[in-house]
Amino acid sequence: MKPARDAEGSDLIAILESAGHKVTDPRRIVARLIAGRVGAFESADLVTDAQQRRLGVARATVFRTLELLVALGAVERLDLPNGRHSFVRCESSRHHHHLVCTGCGRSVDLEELGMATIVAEAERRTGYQVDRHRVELFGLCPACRRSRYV
Amino acid sequence: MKPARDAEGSDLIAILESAGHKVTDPRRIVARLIAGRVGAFESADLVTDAQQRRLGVARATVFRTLELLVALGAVERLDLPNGRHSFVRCESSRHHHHLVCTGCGRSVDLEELGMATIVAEAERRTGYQVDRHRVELFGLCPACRRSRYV
DNA sequence: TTTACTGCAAACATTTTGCAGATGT
DNA sequence: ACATCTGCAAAATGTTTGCAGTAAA
Repeated sequence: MKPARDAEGSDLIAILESAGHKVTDPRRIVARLIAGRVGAFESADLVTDAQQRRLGVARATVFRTLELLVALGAVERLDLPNGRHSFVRCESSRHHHHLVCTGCGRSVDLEELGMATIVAEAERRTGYQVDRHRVELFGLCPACRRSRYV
Repeated sequence: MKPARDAEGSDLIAILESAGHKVTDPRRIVARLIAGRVGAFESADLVTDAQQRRLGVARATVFRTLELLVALGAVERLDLPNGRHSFVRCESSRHHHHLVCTGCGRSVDLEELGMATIVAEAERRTGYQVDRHRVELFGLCPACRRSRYV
């Protein structure tokens, strides 16, 4: 069963906490900003969110918190087709990939896509030993398809 | 049959030329620098190559040439596991993916990996319409495996 | 001869860092 | 108390741009 959407970002905070990091107000704020975003976002989005809402969180803190969350696997850094990079909240901490809507940026996690077969085939063909892969899928989400968005 | 390695970069030049771009000395130099690289390289690599060898090619020209080659599909921009971006020469202009050695950076093109199945599965699960994907595989090439490199 | 290209330096965007002071545990 | 964290501003990166001159077609 899918957990209810956590608009407070308390799940992110829980992840930080259980990894032994301090729970501070700035981190709570950044977590809430991330939780309040739909889909993929850029670091600059969080920075301007914080500035516009006068939350008093410094740019450096946004970056530092993101870095931490990426290291903990709670957020993943990815690269959009337009060449910009962005971040997405990961619903799962297991290995997975993202499918990102090129219309609204909404992202879904995909687990167990069957990459093992593809990786094995790549190894067979090349003699390389593959130990890591990155898969990013892009397209329109159902809502954006309906509204013919983009 | 596989073409011999083109250390002059003349195949890149041919691509530029046939796309209607002018063939200039700076572009020839950049093409040669790319051809002289093994595997993935960063823009800064080419810039310092050019500077150290006193080739008189400006940083901007390196970037502009790379941009052009990426647009023509002769080079692809990709993102390494370490978070840096780099470029790789594409052997094929068809849709393909790269498998990059995390030891030496050497890269091979992989065509027809069977992503269609995975894409279809992702669409079925999510209702998204996938129209683009990015797959990057990382691991050790045979030579680096043998030398236990990295 | 016309348009595309180049070098240069400055501008720009993005991310990182050093450090003194604040804060969680 | 003590280590971690924060804001700030500066620095470091990485990439793009404006422009006057140059060269390819």
